[in-house]
Amino acid sequence: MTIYDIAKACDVSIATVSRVLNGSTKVSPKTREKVLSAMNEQNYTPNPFARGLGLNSMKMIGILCTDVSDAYFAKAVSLVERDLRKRGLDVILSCTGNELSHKKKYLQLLLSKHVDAIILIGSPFREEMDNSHLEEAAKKLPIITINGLIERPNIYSIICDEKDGVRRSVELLAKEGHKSILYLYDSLTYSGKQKLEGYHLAVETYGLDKNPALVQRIPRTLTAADLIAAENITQQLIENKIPFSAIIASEDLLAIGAQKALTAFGKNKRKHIPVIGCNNSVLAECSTPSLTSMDNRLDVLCPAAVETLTKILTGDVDLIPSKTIFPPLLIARDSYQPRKE
Amino acid sequence: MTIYDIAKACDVSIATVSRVLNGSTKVSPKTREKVLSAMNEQNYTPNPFARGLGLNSMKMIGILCTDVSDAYFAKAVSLVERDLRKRGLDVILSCTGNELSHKKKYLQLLLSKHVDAIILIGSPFREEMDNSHLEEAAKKLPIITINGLIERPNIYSIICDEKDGVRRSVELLAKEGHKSILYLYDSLTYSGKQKLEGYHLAVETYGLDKNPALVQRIPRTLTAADLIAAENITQQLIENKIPFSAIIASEDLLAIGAQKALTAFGKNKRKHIPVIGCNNSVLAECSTPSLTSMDNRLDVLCPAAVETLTKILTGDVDLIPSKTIFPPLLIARDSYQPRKE
DNA sequence: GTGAAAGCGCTAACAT
DNA sequence: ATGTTAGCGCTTTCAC
Repeated sequence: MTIYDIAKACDVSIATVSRVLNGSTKVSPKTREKVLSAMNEQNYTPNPFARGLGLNSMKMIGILCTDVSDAYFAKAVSLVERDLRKRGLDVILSCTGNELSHKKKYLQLLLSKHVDAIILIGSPFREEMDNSHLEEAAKKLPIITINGLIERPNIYSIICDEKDGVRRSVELLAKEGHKSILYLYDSLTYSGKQKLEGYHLAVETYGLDKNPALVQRIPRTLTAADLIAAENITQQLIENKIPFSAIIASEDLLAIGAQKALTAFGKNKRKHIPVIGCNNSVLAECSTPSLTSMDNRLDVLCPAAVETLTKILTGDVDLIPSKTIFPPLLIARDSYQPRKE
Repeated sequence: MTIYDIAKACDVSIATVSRVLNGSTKVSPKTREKVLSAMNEQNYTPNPFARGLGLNSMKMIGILCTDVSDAYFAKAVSLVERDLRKRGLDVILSCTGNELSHKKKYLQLLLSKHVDAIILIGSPFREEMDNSHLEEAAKKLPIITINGLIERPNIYSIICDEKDGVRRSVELLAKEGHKSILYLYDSLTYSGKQKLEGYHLAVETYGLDKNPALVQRIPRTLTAADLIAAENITQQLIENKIPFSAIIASEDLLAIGAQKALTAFGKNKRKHIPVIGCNNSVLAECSTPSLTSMDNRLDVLCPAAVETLTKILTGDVDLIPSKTIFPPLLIARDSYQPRKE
């Protein structure tokens, strides 16, 4: 079933069929109708390869992310995919893992597939890392980053102001009298750095305890091992009598681990130690007590990313914001209820 | 940069270039070398559309799943994607949601994109549901289902024997003296039915309590709401004095909800009520106490699915098993430790 | 408004 | 072992 068959059936040329296929106005309503119904009857679908050859596009967007099995990335992929599909764009998914060489390789692969654009999910690309491959790629097609910032031509960043989010969380705690706040984090991606800076900023502003033991890094594996690691570290800090009266973690998983340590020590019974996570994943709900968490608004970032992408693909690139920033949202649950003002 | 440029640069014909591109043996090592290095220098990549046009394939596999934001599906997608990519196959991801009309539509979309095969993840397609669209699609390309069973030509199912898994879990509990075992489930997909049957089977075998209140269905939303629902139902059962001494749930999320209810009532303190979940997701680790869970071996099913797919795509279809079944694995954690024999 | 025809970059059958 | 050439199904000038 090709354009030729339809043309023959309608007694018109393939050019005309192609025109109705592409919604050209230069077709009489009558012919259009005839062709359309023929297509319907024979239930014809245009060959995407042939189309791609001519247009050099298959209406496909490449999604690059470190690992969809991570709840956070999975949610983002899900939201982005849904919105892209609404606009008739398909999604090629490519999970790179954490190795830079893989990231480069998969980026090349995506480029060689002639995708129309690339969406980078999460902030797998650390600032200190070599981003030249992205810069290079951006010369060929637009790149959108979701919650990662790369300021280069033809790269558009949709981000959540997590720095301010963490800063405000610490602020809330500080205003309630907490002086020593434990901060657990996993990685120094763009997002990770922002959060850490937010913590430091508030510590500075409110003159909080600067004991270096209060800032703990837990190597990220994106598995339950991170939880255990956070639990162990928190346990050690308690055993070593490092004083702290509240905990903030850059990831729900870490926060939950910390909370487990608290629970194990019965600390949570004697004196309530607030715990705040980030990402507001399902995990937050699963923890006991349920975890207060900073939502970084994937539900807003992802549609915004697709929106921006659509504008780029269809419209005037000069009118597109290169950076779009949304505020985070603190979702209060049992592990910490901000005192009402 | 086309095959013509390379041909010119090497002073050979495009056919020769095409041959080295496709690894034909009928090229002298010398010419091959010349062409290869020219490709490298000019850093040429073949146009996938032109290639697709000729071969009617772009080496792309469609993945159909209800929702990647669900941890279980996400893990499967992740595992499948990785293995497919290893073999040079790309992945078009398509999330359908739960509406049948969407499933049909997205399946058609995938077909119209001329993917080489389709992998169905999870068992979103209920048995009682109309599967004719899949049957129809299978006439055009091979379909692999992961943890879903459809017995039709050109549809290959890779499944985990969850029925036996649940049966054995109930058996373990029965042998330890439990008579009334609460079973929480969410959906009646293929997988859901299998588990439920496993429960009933063991109840029958061991003459356990058949009180219908012990089998509770919680409408599935795949969100934290399911957890709350499970918690509420368990709470009600306790309040209504429905006797049960152990809980099994078809999903970790539900098990965790149930466990929360137990914890809230302090039941877990007085008398330890074993809780067993299914899927062995990260959630299991996050719960307190950590959740014993039946792992349905995505880590094995997914590679097996890709393996089967590869065989189909390259080899003799007659030698491919239409059904491949793996045993599940009970991962013991704090919520239930099977008594050693 | 419509048709004829020239590509798009590649594969594969057929020659040599 | 290598070259020639006819498609693959569509888009897009360019005529009419």
